[in-house]
Amino acid sequence: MAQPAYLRIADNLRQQIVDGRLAPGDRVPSRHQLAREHGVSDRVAVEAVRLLVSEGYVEARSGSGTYVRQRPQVKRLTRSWYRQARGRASSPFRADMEAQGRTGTWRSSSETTTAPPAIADRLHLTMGDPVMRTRYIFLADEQPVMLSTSWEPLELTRGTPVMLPEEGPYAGAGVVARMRAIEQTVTLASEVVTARTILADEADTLGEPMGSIIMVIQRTYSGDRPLETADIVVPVDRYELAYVIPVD
Amino acid sequence: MAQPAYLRIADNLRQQIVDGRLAPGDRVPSRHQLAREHGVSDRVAVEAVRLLVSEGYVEARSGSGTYVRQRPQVKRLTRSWYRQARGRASSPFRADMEAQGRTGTWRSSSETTTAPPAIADRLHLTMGDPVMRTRYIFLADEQPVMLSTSWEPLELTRGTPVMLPEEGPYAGAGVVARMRAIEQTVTLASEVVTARTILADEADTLGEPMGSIIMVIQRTYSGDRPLETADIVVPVDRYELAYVIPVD
DNA sequence: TCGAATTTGTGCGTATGTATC
DNA sequence: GGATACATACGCACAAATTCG
Repeated sequence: MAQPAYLRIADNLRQQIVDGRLAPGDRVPSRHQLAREHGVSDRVAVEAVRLLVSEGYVEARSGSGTYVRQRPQVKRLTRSWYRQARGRASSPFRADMEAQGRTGTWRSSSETTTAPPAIADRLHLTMGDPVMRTRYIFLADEQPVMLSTSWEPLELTRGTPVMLPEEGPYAGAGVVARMRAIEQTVTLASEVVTARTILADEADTLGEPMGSIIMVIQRTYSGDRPLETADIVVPVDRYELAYVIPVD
Repeated sequence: MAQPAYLRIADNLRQQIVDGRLAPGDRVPSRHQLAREHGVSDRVAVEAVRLLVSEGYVEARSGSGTYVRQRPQVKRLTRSWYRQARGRASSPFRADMEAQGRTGTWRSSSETTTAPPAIADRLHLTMGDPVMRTRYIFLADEQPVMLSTSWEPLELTRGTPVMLPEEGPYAGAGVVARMRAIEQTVTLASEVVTARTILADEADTLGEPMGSIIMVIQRTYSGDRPLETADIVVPVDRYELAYVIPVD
């Protein structure tokens, strides 16, 4: 037997998916059907389908069936700053979405808390210092596509109109504009990029399957000192990150 | 049974690994032992260990046993350009390694070929145009840590001393210096970052386990036109990418 | 050098649990 | 509530790699 049975079945299905005989959203034949069609046991069909799940071709919904995933087109997120003259767009995210002909919006909630060690380090604070933490869910055409958690030192913003990032006169204006409003000039954004598998709650809010890969951007805005830092969660099947670096 | 048995066993082992009761290099109990200890079947222990392997906690050596992996410390790759005055270091990679107190070297091999569609697009060529393709294996202290495949348009370099990137007077000098030698000025580096799971041959040369995650940097050096493009493969358990972006 | 024991990898037939429709 | 589908578990078998006497 040159090919194991479960690989043969997987190849068969993969072929049907890539050449369109099985379209996104279609239900893949159930294990019983697959097993009978190929004259093998249930267990072999399980392994075949498991392989396709791990490859991201299909998504298994318990009790319902296994469905062909539609791979969203990968869009580009421009991470450089002197990019577009931002025009009407009041935020980097909205500008990126406008460039793609989509409407970018977000939901957020803020609360005061204390800085965990990693965040204290990034903001040049001491662990336990008070910070404003804001969680964002970014939506493109109403669909959640990106997550972010932002931290700002309360010693900077307490008592000012920009203390709550998404309320008051500067709501939705972006970090740079808000900081300028309290006489802090942002001169630098540092972005540290890593990647990992998605967490359960992230998968849940983003509608991504478990096991999918996300990139994490640790972004820090600085002037004379770090002013804000954020962890931005970006699913790789939705976005790629574009950086432009001047040479010399 | 709230938790499936294989998850319970995996959690148990993972806990022992993170709190040090199982140290890097230690052998994890064999699946027979695990099955007996937890009162489950052989097959369940297999699934538990398979999960830990896919998470990168352990490494299974067929015929020998399953061992706790030591996670290399994550190092930072500085992707900005006006970073360090590069000093003696003749290349970005070597400079990064020197900054970490390690010696950076590489192996490479070049060959002429024709541009596949994606590469032609990045170099503003037509599919099938002749290009010089060079594959690199980057070593830190003799250990393979990074891969790269570079493409250059042969219409630019053919007949010049820099046609072969790693031979002749400009061997190892880096793309910017080599292009300057043929009167081409690099003014911009564009880097598009994505991530995916590692491929079998990549895992093999990098000594990474299958299933681990890598970032891919599609880097293009441009002047008046695209001069060189490369796919750089970076394992996330070894490196994070740092970009610095001027604001305003 | 050889072979036996151990260990992981893989394949598969079957049974039961549980979510969905 | 019943039928269907996926998830998990058990038991068995054998191949390949490794270890060690």
